[in-house]
Amino acid sequence: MRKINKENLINQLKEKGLKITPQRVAIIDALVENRHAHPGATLIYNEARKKASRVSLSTVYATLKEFSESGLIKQLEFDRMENRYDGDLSEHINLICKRCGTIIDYHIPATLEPKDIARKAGFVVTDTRMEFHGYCRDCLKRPD
Amino acid sequence: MRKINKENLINQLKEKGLKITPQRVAIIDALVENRHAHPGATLIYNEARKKASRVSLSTVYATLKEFSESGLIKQLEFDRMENRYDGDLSEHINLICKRCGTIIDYHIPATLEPKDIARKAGFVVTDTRMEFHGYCRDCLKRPD
DNA sequence: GACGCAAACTGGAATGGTTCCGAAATGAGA
DNA sequence: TCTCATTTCGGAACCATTCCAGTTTGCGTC
Repeated sequence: MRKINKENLINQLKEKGLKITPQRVAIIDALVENRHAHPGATLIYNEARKKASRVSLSTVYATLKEFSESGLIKQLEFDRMENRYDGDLSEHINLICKRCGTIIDYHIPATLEPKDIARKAGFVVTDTRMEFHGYCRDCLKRPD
Repeated sequence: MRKINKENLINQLKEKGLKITPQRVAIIDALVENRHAHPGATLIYNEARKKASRVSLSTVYATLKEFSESGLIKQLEFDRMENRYDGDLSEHINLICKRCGTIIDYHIPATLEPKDIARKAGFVVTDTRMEFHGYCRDCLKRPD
């Protein structure tokens, strides 16, 4: 079970010693409710405001950054679009429509060629992106 | 052979009916010479200026956009870093250092687990990104 | 329940990469 | 050489995101 849900996220905050604030809860609600839409900061901001409590955009950004750095959610980065957030931490491919920006999660049956799967999903692939982020050998040696 | 080289790129421009201008040639030179560094727009701008001819930053952006939309090079998009450009169009993983921004190309021996390779390269993976970009079923139906 | 403090929040200003725009220059086919 | 669509220019505009200084607040402790 790696999809976000509310209690789970809140427990993780506690474990990490992060405070449970109404703003964070509102943001979590927005994330959980829009999990299939891979929401961006603006959508989350608007949703969180509806949930009553006062939230500022700065807080939304700070919180999403905090959450993704803590590994609670995953940040998807783009060029001309806002960043989007993904609560599904399992290994999967994001099929991203260049025209409408829709993001479809596609889980990989280990044996199949990802490109074939995409083709079967009726999605025309024009560009693939495989990136592993982390720390290179040199930076690991270097203090701080 | 899928790594960029100068004549090849120039031929592709001709084939696509794009004009060969001194600015474009200077940009191509910069791309070819820095192919291992996965240069960003600013680096390319500075290199291209050294190559004598007048070039503006707008032109660099327009040209890189043109090239990546035409599939001559690949645009790597980031959140807080400039976009970077990759002349290697073959399927490979980009190992991206979170601290210094270095990007290492890692070609995938089909049978191995990408994560293991990364580990063997002395690169600590904290985040994986697999994305296929293209057009979703709905957008394919829709005119324009 | 009250206290104290580090953590979190605010909103407005600043940042910085990228795009846009109207005008001027130019490559390349006729 | 002529012509015109394409390309370039530079400066302004854009916009997602970050920063900052001051204020508020969650929560462990008494």
